[in-house]
Amino acid sequence: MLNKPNQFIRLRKEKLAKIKALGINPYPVKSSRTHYISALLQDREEWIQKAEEVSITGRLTAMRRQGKIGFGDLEDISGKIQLYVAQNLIGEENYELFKLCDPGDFIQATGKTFFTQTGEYSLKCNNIKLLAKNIRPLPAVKEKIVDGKKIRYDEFSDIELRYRKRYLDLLLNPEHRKVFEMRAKIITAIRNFMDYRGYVEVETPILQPLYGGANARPFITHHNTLDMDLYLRIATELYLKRLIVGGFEKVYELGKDFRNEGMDRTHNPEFTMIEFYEAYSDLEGMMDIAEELIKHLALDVIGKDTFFYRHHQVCLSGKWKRASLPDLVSEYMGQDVMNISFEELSAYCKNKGLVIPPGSEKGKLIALIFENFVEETLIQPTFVCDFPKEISPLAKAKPENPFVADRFELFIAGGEFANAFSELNDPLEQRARLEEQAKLRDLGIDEANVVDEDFLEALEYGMPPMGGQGIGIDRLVMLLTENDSIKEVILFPQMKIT
RNA sequence: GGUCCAGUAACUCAGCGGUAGAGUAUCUGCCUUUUAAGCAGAGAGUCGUUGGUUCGAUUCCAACCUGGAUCACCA
Repeated sequence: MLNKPNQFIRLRKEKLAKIKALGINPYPVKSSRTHYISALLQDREEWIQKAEEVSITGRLTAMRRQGKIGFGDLEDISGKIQLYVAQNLIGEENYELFKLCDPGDFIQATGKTFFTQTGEYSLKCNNIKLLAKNIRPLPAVKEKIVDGKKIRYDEFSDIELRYRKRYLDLLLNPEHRKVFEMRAKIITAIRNFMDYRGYVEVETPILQPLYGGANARPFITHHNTLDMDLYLRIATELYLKRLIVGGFEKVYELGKDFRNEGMDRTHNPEFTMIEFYEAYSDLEGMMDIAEELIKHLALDVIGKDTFFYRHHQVCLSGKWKRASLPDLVSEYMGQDVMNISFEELSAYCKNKGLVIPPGSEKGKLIALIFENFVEETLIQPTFVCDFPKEISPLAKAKPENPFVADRFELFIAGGEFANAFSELNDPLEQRARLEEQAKLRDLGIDEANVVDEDFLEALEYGMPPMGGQGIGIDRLVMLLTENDSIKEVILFPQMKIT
């Protein structure tokens, strides 16, 4: 009531002052740990027999004091163990310090392990050292184990708070920390997979004078010294292709892209993507890599092949299906889409309530029908080939059917997981395609590609035939960790300022 | 952007026209093998924000803010 910000912080600051008055530095430089807690938890009988004195460090997560003894739970990255602290063992002065400790403090405990009367394996402390005082109490979460199952009380579960104060979420909800540990393992495994295949990992500019490689609106920023606007990249594609022109044959980049668009369960303004390009490879090669990589991540990193994702049971084992986009759309419509006129198709779309963007031709309409009605039916992994060339400005046309591009997207659980094509390396054709895109921009399609003269010039020097592919990492992690919201797999998702 | 739901103590929630409650957490006291420790006592809230209706609003109404779900848009 008196002192803002709140009573708790005020009280803890008072404790802090008392600790200082005892001549103790609440934030010392030195700490020493002889063992991780997990090490003590193995071969418990042996530890007790050895009676070796150990020092462990970590955060105090609970305290149960009773007079001249007390118990505490100490947790480090590896595990948690109970501390037994008795005044007659650690001495009066040291016990005074213990009384001034709170859950949330970092401490170093020294002693030997033993079993308490109730059979709890614990550290019998002969010394406690404060490593860092907490002055803002952590939310009080308690847990109890019943029949081997952990019941948590007053779980820190407010979704908004979990995202805004992610450190608390990680601290108080171990299963959420686990998601990010899995994410790290997945990303490491992807790098190993690519490196093993002879790909070179590269880093290309995030700040770009022009953006390209995808259909999206960019973020714009400004460089003061150069006095020029720059764009945050929406894709790495055009720079990676320049590297293939430059003589690299296999490159990949795994990093953030930025798209200035709506946010929802599957879109965050900054997200992680891997793109890779391989000279002399083709669509077959790209499908093999996608299938092999994702199966590897599922089986070898996660350890299973079946996932429950977005209300669907998805099995990644077995040879993945392949389908042709026009065939799927024809099947959906009940008539051969290749033999329908633009006018008929247009009427069909309007009848279905689809909004037809200006400048659309037949390919765009077919894609619209696919996106709105067919995608969601592709639950088990499916490579969808033959995307209309019209919506694939950076992909080669298929020789036997120039209406479509030599391109596929991979769909799982109704969502897109990969996008790959035979990269267009005809500089004149590429120029013509980008100029088509420029016309769309003039019609108000903000997401259309811009003409990148430097990229076109690079192509004029010659680029080998190749396969290229992009895989969204966040969505892959969502699938593999069975999370339906992208915010659950991004540590600090974008939130409005409050 | 549309629609629906939510916002009350540090956490999890109840209440709903008469200016607030519980459990946990916190503080004080007792307690040398506890473990969601226990027992006794205490403190703690601009009831998301701003207006309106009313004698009186946390409660009803409106707008706004933040988040979630969903649709639209969008890779």
